[in-house]
Amino acid sequence: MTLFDAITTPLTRRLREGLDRIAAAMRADEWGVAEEAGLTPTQLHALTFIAGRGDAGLRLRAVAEHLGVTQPTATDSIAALARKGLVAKLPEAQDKRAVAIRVTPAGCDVVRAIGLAMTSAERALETLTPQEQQTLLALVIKTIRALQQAKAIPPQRLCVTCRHFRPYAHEDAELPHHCALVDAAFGGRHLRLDCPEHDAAPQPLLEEAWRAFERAP
Amino acid sequence: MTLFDAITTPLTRRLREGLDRIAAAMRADEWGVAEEAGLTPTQLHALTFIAGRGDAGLRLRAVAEHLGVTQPTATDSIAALARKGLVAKLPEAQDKRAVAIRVTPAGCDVVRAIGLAMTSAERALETLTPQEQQTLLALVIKTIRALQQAKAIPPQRLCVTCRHFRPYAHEDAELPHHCALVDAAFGGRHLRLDCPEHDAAPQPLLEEAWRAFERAP
DNA sequence: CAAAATTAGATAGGACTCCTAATAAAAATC
DNA sequence: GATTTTTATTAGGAGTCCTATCTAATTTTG
Repeated sequence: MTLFDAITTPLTRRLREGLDRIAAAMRADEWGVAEEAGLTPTQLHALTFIAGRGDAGLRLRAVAEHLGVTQPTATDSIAALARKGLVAKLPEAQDKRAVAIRVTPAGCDVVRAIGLAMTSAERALETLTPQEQQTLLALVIKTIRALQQAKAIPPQRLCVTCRHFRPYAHEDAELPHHCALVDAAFGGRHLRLDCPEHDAAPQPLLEEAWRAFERAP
Repeated sequence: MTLFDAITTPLTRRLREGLDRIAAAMRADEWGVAEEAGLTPTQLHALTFIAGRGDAGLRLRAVAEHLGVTQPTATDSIAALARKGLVAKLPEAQDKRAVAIRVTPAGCDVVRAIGLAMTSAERALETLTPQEQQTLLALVIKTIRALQQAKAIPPQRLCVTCRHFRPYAHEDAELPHHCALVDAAFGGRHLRLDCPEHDAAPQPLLEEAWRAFERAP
């Protein structure tokens, strides 16, 4: 126990505050990006989320959970997007209570246009070395997984929770992992946070893979 | 250039999205914490910021920049806090246009009560090993510094931009750094993001210290 | 020094966020 | 078949957050 252990706030507290500072910058960024498309940051988040999983049509509840807001708030935002013609709400055949929210062609255009924008957060992250970026990615993934396990956020489509993920299957230090779906090797810098092909691994398999991933060489 | 380099989105993009997911969890957290004090997340941020630098009294503009919002929005939030009796707006002697915003005793109580709350983000960060936490801290600091240099956020009171910071002044791998103000050694895990004693280093000195910090052993 | 430009903050107006509480309908459970 | 749960909407209200505009005080300039 050193002097500084006594006088500084806990490390996790400082980490949260630091992430908060970065988040503040990202939020300010988002106003700039969103406004070009005539949207608000919340609408932008909702729209990109819906576009990213557009195939099947999304439930309102899923959007609410992803945004981390209540259902009525999600109703508001989706209504705003629908008014602007960027998403459509179709009735679901199986469940007559539910709606299937899908992105419209106009919505797709907006998402594509926005996807190219480079935020100041990304520029800041580019100042890190490739090695540092990869390290940060691994730490972010671990944190997200912990949040997911604590049910603070809904399940994410992470490589590390996927049925097809084979951690450290190869000797190659550059590309140690393997994706059984595309049957190809990949590296830590390629790990995805939201893979369209994600297929949740069953619990026992998942835990085994996670342990293998954690005790990185 | 491997297969995965071609099919994954850029690493910085994924990093931003990952940080966004963590930020979403933190925002949801904040509603819980803030509501116990009868506040909103924005008011909570403003209040803790004001309390953290209460000595001199803050300008409205400083609050706006810290929150990453426009000045009228800050006026709104400060007015709400003033209505609740948690901050006070005093006229400034030197500049009759300006106000000095200070936290009241009641505001101090609220800040103290809130400071003890443990968010799910912090619990998630606790699942990282101490070494990982320290690594993450260093990466967060580098990112914040980059954001600061890009003027995406206002100057922060980081150890690494302080006049009293001596990076790697000691052989001890555990406590390599030195703070000339308290004249004591400290480690990477102690680096602060918002030190009350911060005194901005002049440009040339700052750059030299930063280079020394970056080429970590 | 006086006119012009800048700066600090407040105000007005409006869209949207975001909550809780209450409602309605469909689906699941017992 | 009668609850209970789930899905989504509506109503009401405080607050966020923007742009644009305004006033007053300070600083800069000619």
